Amino acid sequence: MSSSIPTVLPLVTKLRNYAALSPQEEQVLDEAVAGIREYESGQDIVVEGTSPNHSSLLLSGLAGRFNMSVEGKRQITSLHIAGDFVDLHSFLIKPMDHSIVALGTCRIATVPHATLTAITEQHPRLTRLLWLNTLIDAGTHRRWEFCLGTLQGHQHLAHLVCEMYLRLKQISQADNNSFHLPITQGVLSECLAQSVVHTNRVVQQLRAENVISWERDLITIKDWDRLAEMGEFDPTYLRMPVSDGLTAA
Amino acid sequence: MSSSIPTVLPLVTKLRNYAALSPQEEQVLDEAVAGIREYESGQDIVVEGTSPNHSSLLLSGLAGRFNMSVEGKRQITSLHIAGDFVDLHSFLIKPMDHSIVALGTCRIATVPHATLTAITEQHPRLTRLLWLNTLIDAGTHRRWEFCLGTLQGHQHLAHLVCEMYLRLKQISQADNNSFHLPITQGVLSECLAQSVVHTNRVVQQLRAENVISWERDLITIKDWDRLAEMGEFDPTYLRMPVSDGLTAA
DNA sequence: CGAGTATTTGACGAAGCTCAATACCTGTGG
DNA sequence: CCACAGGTATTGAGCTTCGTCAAATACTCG
Repeated sequence: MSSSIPTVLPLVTKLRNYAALSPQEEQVLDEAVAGIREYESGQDIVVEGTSPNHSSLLLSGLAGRFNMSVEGKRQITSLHIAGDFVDLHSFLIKPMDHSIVALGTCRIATVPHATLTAITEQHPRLTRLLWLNTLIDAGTHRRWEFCLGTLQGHQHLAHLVCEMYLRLKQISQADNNSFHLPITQGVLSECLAQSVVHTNRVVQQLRAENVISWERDLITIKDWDRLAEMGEFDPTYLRMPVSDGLTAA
Repeated sequence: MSSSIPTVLPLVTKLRNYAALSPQEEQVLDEAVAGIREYESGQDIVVEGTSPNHSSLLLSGLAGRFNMSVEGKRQITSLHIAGDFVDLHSFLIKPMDHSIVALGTCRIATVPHATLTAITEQHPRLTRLLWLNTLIDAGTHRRWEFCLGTLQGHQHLAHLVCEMYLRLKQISQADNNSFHLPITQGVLSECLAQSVVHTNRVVQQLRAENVISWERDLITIKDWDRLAEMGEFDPTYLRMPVSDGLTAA
C-alpha cells in the first residue's frame, strides 16, 4: 500500500541515522506495508502467546512492551515511539513471549512476515539494517536491566528521561530540552518497577532538585548535565551516530 | 580453519533446535571460524567501548555480559554457555556498550565480521537463523528485566536456576535435574542485583524449602514444579521448540 | 599449616512498599 | 456556571525487603 508520501517515513528517518538508504530500499520498505491500523489508549497491539503473521511499525503514538506477573503486576520492558518497529522480532520468534500495549492513540503500519522473509532473500543490506534495529532494542533492554538492577529510584527516572529525550529528538519530537511524554505516573511506575507512591516521590525529588520540570505531559530538562550524571546516562547503547559494518564488504 | 570435527558443533547443535541446517550451511559456519582463543576466569573477552572486527562464539565455559556502574558495581545482564554467540551483535553495533567476562576458563572461536557480512549476502536462511539467535538473546534480556523488576529475591534465583537448567539441558550438559554451575555467590549476586549477603540467604531459603540443593558447583532441582512456580518461570522466551518463519517462503 | 577466598550469621539501617486519606484536575450533565 | 464523578497526583504512617557492616566459619591450594 504505497503512496506518494511514504507511510514508512518515520522508520526511514530512523534508519537513515544508521546508514544511507537507497531510493530502491526505501521503496521496498514502503511497499512492504500491507495496511494501517489504529489503536486506542490501553488496547493491546500484540498479545502474548499469539503468533502474528505480520509485524507492527509504529507510525505515531506511544506504546510499551510488557509482561504480567502472576499477581497481575505489569512490568513494562521498553517504550516505543514513532519509527519503532515494535515487534519486528515476531517475524522469527513465535509465539510472542510478551504483549505490546498502546499507551495513547497509536497508528500502526502492518508488514507481513512473508514480505520480511522476501527482504532477507533479496536485500541483504536492508536486512542488516532491520537486524540492527532489533539489536538496538536488545541493547536498550540490557540498559534497562542495568537501571533496574543497580540504580536507585530517582536515578532510574533520570535515566529514562535522558533516554526518551534523545530518542524523541532523533525523530524531531523534542526540542529546547523539552518534550511531551503522555503517560501517567502509574504507567511510569510500571517502567521503573516501583509503586505509584514511590514514583510520585521520585518525580518530586527531581523537580525539587531543579533538574527537570514535569507539568501535564510536558517534560523540560533544566539541567542536562546533572540529570545525565544522576542517571549514569551513557547514550552509546542508542547508537545515535552512524554505525559501520552495514555496507557490504 | 575447518577441521574434520567441526569446531562450531556447539552452535550447530543449538541452531538445529530452531531449524534444520543443510550440510552446506554447517560448512559455511565451520569455515567462518578464523581462530580459537582461550580465556582464564576473570578475563574480559570483549571490552566496553571497543569495536571488535570479529565476533566470539563460546565453545566451552561460562561467560557473562555486564555493565559497570559509576560506583563500581557490576551488573551482569546475561549468562552464556557453550554454543552461545556471545557478541554476534558487535557485527552490526559498534562500539560495544557492555563487556563480556569469562566466568571460568572459556574456549572461544572467533568469526570475522567480514565473513558475517558475506553470509548475509549469500545465505539468507542462515542469516535468519543467526538473527534469530540474537532475538532469543533479546528475549532473555526482557525476561531478566521482568525478574529484576517484579520478582522477590528468592523468586529471581528460582527463575535463574530454571533458565540455566533448560539451556544446559539443550546442549546436553544437564541431566537428572542436576547440572554444574561453576559460579560463586558473589557472581550470582551480580546477576540477581542483590548483595552477597542477601544472595546467600536466598540460596539457603531455597535449600531449606527443599526445592534445590546446591553443593560446590552442583545444583540439583529437587522439585521442579515448585521451583518453576516460585520463579514464575515460563520457558517460552527460550524458544526451545522448533520455530516457524525460518524457511524461505 | 597458613593465606586467601568463599560462605555464613547477626545486628542494624535505608529504600521502597502498602494502606489510607486527601487534594486536584477534567469532562459531563443539570 | 456549578456540582459531581472518575481518574490522577500527593501526602502521611507504619512495615517489609533488602543493604551494610562486622565478624566468624569453612574451604582450597600451595
